[in-house]
Amino acid sequence: MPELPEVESLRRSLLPYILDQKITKVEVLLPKLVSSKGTARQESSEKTQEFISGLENSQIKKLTRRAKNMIFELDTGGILLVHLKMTGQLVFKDKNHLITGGHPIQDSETTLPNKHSYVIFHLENGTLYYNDVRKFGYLLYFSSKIKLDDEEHFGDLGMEPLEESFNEEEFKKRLKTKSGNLKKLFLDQKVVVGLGNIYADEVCFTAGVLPTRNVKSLNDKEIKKLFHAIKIILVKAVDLGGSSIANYLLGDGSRGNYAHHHKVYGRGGKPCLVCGNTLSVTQLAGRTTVFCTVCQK
DNA sequence: CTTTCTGTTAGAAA
DNA sequence: ATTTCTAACAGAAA
Repeated sequence: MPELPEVESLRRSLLPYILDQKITKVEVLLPKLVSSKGTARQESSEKTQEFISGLENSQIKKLTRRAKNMIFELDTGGILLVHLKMTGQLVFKDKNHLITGGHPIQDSETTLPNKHSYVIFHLENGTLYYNDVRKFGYLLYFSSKIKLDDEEHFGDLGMEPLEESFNEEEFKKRLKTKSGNLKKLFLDQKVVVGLGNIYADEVCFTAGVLPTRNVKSLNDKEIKKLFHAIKIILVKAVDLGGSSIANYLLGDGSRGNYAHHHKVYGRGGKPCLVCGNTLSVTQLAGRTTVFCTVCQK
């Protein structure tokens, strides 16, 4: 499910519960998820063994994020990389608490593991479940950070919008090297990371720029508005714990609330909340895209 | 019942 | 080189 705000919210919510915990045992119930990323994955017993033995008996020292990837850094120098893709979920359960994140499923608060729990990490004080209804996600083990860099896993990724280094000049510079429509630019992660279908549309609306616009046609004022919209929207979404649905919970038991702030996502055909004009729907870069032809130019 | 849609992205096809 | 399409899969909605 997650775009940057959801992954970041999940990271923050898990942090206090898993930091400094030792992984005592790892169960892999769907081996292809730990073998590689991409389509047509084959399960590999070698990879599975490497994954399990690499992680067992190590301690989680850091939990960080790059784009929509979650990165567990271990005391051994090893790295666990998790990408939730569409429906991945990391849920931590201990005797007293249950923290869920990612794409929620009906009974995740009461029953764990459930039929979609495919990788299970037993920690000293609880259990971390990786659930994934559509099985698109992946969990990869690297024996070192060097190894992770070598494989160029994050090769083409663009700027991190929540970092200090995300500045207007650099954003403009990178954007100017691109062509094609704005929606595509936001979805492909090469200039700026973290936007998905929801936030791409929300950013375009807030900036007052049509997602159909060719990047080449944007003037400096529009680029500035887009830059600020990205920052404002992502910061606010993280503040509110992300946009998920149903029983998405944060570490303190509160719920992600940004979905109530969506102006265009999921509202095609309904009146624009600002001007009342009927919101348009089209396909762009293969994804449903919603916008207001009055508020966006 | 069938068909369509869905928060992602790698890799193939064009 | 660059852009678009499809596959990976399951389930909810229409």
